[in-house]
Amino acid sequence: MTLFRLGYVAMSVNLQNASPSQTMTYKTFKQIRDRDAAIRKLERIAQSNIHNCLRLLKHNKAHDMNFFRLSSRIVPLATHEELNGWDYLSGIKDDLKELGSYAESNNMRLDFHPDHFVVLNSPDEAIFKTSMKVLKYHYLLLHQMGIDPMHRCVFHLGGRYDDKEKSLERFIENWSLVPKGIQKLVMIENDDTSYTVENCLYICEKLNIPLVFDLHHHLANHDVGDWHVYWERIMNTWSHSPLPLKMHISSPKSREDFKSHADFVDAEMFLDFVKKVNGSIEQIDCMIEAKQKDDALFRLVEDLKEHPNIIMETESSITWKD
DNA sequence: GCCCGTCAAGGAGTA
DNA sequence: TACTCCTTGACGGGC
Repeated sequence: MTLFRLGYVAMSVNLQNASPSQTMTYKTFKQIRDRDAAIRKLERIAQSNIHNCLRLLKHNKAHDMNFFRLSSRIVPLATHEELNGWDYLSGIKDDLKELGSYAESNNMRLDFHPDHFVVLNSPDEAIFKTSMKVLKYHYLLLHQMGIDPMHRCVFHLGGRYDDKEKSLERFIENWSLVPKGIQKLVMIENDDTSYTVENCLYICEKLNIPLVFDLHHHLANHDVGDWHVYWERIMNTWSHSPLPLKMHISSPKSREDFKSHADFVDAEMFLDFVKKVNGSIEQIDCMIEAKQKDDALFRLVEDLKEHPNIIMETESSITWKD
């Protein structure tokens, strides 16, 4: 029997004034004449974001949600080249420690999804270096939180550059330039335009990286439509991970706008997945990527409860009974 | 207080 | 080659 644990992304539609991603753009930063004052403002924003992350975790705990993606925008402008030399951690160490301790003591799984500007297979050295900087930022946040950085950042393989095969090989070449500590962070996800599950498996199996299977992306972009033919291989990419297999669940907004995320998740689609993989592995952590964030999770749970084969193990985890 | 343009990034897609 | 769009939540100017 497989335990399916549900989680959601970055922010809650239920908590008021709890944004974990307040920001200041570089344009605004530049307009503040006193640079020290501007940096102090950035630090106050970062502290507020971390404080709101903690509020979110407490909200999650109240609903048995132990799986959560943190916003990558906790510290605004942390990786901006004009702020090189700014020790952005110094003012937030205690806040990060408190956040990490809360997560650890409540046995919560936290991770990140840096945005699509992390491009490891870029032929442009400057873009590769910026990508490293962004990953290092995530590494340092986790380190300060006291969380083992192993398999905590998921992102895509990168650009196609008019030649997918060459670009896949360039990912492998560039991987050797990634510091070992940063390599440990990485999980790879199939995307909806360029790299399919098959492409990702090629890389993940070669470089020993866990594959985060995104069902919605697979439906939009695949080599073989039936994802189940890949399932054994997907599971195997997780065999050396200290964490349970993770995947992404979302539904298309509409037939016309297929790639966009809908407000909620189609329970039938999810149930079909559950039925197919049940028993294949001990636990699967399913990240709900829907516009209505935690409300989408709550609604999915309500829909699942109706099903005769579903057993609610907690308020946000289920098993399937034949 | 609401509306909507702007911000920030790299790549894909289109003309 | 040059442009728009994609994505995201928040900012901030205009009314």
